[in-house]
Amino acid sequence: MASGKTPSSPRRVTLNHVAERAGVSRSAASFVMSGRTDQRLSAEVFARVRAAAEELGYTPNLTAKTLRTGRSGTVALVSDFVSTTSFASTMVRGALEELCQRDSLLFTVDTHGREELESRLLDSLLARNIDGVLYASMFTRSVTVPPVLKDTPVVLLNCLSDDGGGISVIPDEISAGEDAARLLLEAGHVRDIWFVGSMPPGQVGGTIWPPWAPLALSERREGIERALRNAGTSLAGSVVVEEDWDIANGRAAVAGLLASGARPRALICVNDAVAIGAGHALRAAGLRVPDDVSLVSFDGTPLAQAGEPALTTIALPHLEMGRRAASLLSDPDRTPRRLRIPMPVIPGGSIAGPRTGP
Amino acid sequence: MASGKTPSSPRRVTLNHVAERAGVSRSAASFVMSGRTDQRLSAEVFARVRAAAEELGYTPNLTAKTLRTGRSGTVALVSDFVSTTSFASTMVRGALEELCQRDSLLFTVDTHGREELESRLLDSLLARNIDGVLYASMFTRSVTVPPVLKDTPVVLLNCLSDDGGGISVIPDEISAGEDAARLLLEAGHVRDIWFVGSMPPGQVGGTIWPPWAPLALSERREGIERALRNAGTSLAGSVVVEEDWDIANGRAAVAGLLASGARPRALICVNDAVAIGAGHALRAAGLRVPDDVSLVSFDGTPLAQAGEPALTTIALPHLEMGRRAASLLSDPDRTPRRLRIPMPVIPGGSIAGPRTGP
DNA sequence: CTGAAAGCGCTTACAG
DNA sequence: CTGAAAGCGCTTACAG
Repeated sequence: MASGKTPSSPRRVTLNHVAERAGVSRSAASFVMSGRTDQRLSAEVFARVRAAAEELGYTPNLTAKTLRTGRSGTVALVSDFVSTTSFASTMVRGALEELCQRDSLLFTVDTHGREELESRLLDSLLARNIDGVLYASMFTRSVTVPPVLKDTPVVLLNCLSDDGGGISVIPDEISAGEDAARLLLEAGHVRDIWFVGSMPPGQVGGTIWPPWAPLALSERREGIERALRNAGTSLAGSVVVEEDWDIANGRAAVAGLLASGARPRALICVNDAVAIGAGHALRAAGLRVPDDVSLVSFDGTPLAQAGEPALTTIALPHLEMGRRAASLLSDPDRTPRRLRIPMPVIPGGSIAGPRTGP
Repeated sequence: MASGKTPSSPRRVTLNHVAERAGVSRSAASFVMSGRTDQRLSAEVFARVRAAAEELGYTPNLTAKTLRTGRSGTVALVSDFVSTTSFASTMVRGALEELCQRDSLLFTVDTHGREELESRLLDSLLARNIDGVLYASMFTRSVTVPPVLKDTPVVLLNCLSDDGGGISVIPDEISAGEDAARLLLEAGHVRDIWFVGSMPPGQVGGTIWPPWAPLALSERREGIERALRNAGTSLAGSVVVEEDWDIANGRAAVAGLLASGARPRALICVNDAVAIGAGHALRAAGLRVPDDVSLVSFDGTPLAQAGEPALTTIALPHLEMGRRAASLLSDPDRTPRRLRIPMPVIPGGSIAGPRTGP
């Protein structure tokens, strides 16, 4: 009662208040606040409006602006599991960095690969006038972009559209495969090089979502085989990893290989977890890394540092992918294309030359 | 020209269209669409409006609704690094699961601990009428909630407000510390139990953001020391880990301990990475885990599985924390309180009884 | 150079 | 039970 003028829920200050205070029309205030110089407003009006806005602590209501203009300054990352899984969350960081510079905000939703959920979330997002969609997948694969997005700018992040269209940002897995093979070749390996990570017969994906075939597998192998062929050699063989590419299954796969009597000199593992498991199996068999067997893997996860020695691994360029995808979202050029982002080699201590002798 | 009626940018269908088609007023259509039964509309009107909406494929414009009602059905996760760092991203998953059930969408922003960036992002979020904020930190610590949020529902996720107020959801680190000690006590350990992970003198945080003191360190130690005291014993000592709690520094710390002549029977490591490094140092010294030295750690990250044997670790309950925080955001009861979420033990093979003999 | 007016698509008292 | 009207806070032709 005493202090009087402080309402319990203080009305937000609007453009009306600013115009009133500055003694100009609402239009003039609007032009100043949105920085439009094409209206030939006097410098003095500019200054007055700016000052009034400052004094009143004006912040424009973006909901109103969105309703009027149809643009919200927001973007959605729609993915299967990206935003909530540690594996690929660095892509979110890249996207966020880029969007922050563009003053755009990011919605994140995970659909868990469920169509009805995806459809509901997309409706909800579209009803909020999002300006674009980053359609992402946790691992590189082919996807179907929902038709409801046909009038919205979309960039595919870590996936390819099954209709061959769209703008995609994916890792350059083929070159990564070549690099893996080249690292071994340069160390002097020619024979007894095995690949660890084939799918069991009849299986295309892992247990999380069996029908999703990872592009990484086919393309990494393609690169590996090409590089070996160019060097006049080839893989000694390929080891199946059951179920998922995790430590336990990697260990079992390599234990099986060794039990079969094979004597590998180098293993190219489909990912870091399998390579860690491979390391365990080798040690259990009395073999040392890299003296007896060299190891190289893919993904560049923190697991690679847990190996002893640290694994030489070829990293998924998640940060750069996220950045590029977000930046392409605001590119006016919408012609379908695929950007392959290079995968950097992260050197470890798991590669040495082949032992001479038996 | 032939097909005629398909405009290139098809106007979204609005409530007006629905009302017109159903032959009712806009109000009636609105009441039906928002499911308000308190207007005693006839069942027939309900059916007609529903049918019209269905036929036209009506989806309400939520921007308009937000402008009118002031509620947007969106929430923001504002954190230092949570949404883009693999370590704590599971909290996002928990929040998302809960929000999805409430038909709420999530904005994620990372402030990198920079105040001016946080302030800009918060303004941008508030200008979009977000309904609430999950104010989160990557690791458990004390924070200052920005005053600009005073009129917005806030839940602190993995942090505590330095003014003692607010609603917080944090891991129960003290009990976790007790559990770690108890696991060793139950295995028969009484003496030569060391803690690995103290801060160097004069340092309160890691290198990412030095002034941020992790609550985990003080509370885990508190729990450990209490449990040991209750069992009539105490730590043999505490080992400083330089810089960050990573594998390399953990290895160096334990190598130093062994070089000093200490003969630990059990190590309680401040996190999994340090424990992995500890394992390397032990092996290098010819000591076996768990036969010669038992290991227990905290966090429950995938790294724990990379150990050989797998580490027994006490996990951060990130998923549950995210869920609870999101659920508290819509709780009308805003009285300040702290929820301590239990940290589950993830059994590994790194604990055994103390060796008898010297 | 400025100002009155329409309209983005909703919700919600209010009068009938 | 229904309908005409106001208004949320902006932007933007358009007339002066």
